[in-house]
Amino acid sequence: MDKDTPKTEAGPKAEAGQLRRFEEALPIALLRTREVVMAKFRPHLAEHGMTEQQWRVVRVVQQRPGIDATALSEACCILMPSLSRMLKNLEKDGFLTRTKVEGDMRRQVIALTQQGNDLFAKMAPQSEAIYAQIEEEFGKTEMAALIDQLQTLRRNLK
Amino acid sequence: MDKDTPKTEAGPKAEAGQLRRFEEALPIALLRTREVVMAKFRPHLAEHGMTEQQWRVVRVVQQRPGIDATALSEACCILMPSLSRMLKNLEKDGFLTRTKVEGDMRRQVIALTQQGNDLFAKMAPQSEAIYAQIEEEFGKTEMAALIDQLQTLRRNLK
DNA sequence: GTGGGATAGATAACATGTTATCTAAAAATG
DNA sequence: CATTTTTAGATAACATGTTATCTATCCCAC
Repeated sequence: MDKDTPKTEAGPKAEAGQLRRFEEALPIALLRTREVVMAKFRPHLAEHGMTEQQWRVVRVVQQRPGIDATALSEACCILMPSLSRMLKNLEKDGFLTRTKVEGDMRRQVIALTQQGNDLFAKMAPQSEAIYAQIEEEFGKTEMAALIDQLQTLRRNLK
Repeated sequence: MDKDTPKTEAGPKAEAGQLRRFEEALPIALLRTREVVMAKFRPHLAEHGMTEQQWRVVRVVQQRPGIDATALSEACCILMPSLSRMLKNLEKDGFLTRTKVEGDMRRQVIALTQQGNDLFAKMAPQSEAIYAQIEEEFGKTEMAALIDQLQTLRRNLK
């Protein structure tokens, strides 16, 4: 082992019999891409004291006020245990309300408060602007095609 | 029946001032797709008591024994604070070793133990099989194209 | 050499991810 | 109806994600 071997790894082609090169695997490609995209949004989110997941919840509730927790979980791609904690905190912080449903005492419906709507109104335009910039950098057509391919993959695997 | 989404033909811009339909946004598309893909691997991972992230680490260290923590972090897409904890546990459980580097006492190099290599040898074939099945279900060509597009997006945004 | 910055990694604190389990209420079944 | 099963949501326990900070070392200009 010579000292000071930089990151120069073995080379683009791995040994036979090994797993495909890690960087070429689909799961890591999805992860890395998401990371690069989200990095564009993070300063904006931090500026408003929102986590990425909290902003997802606010967006969906804004679009679908009265949604119940189960549907929200599915829509946001956040599992119920995480969502339960988040809703408790978002309610405590005054961004949304949870209301028991008459006729099914298990369910609760969720809606934004005035404060929640204000937050959305403040954040949404800038969020859109960032998204538009990403579209421009990557190409609107290519981006639409990519989203379409992702959806197709999901359909084929489900 | 599903809770369904409003089936208005209106499209993403049904209401002025709203964000694009949440389901059409790229970040959520990447998240959902990753979720569907990883679901295929989860039973296999659980069977061997590995988390998804632990398996990522084992794979990369197997491919690049002697890698240091910083490079491993970048290769696995796991931030250092998470990786520090994971390495401590993986070392405690006997899967890998951390060795101080002669000549730079800040760095440490990481390698699999016999137990770590055995684990890799046991898991790798099945992991490959699952990946091959996903490729078959989606189409090998389409999958390669998708990975390529993801990489292009990354390059364009970076 | 020495002080100041840069780098590798660890730790803290809090939020979320994941699996398993729990409770209560609704639905289905007999 | 009573029993069972299913469903909605909450909680527990542990792993990881994220940002900020800390320590120790290295590097470099002076």
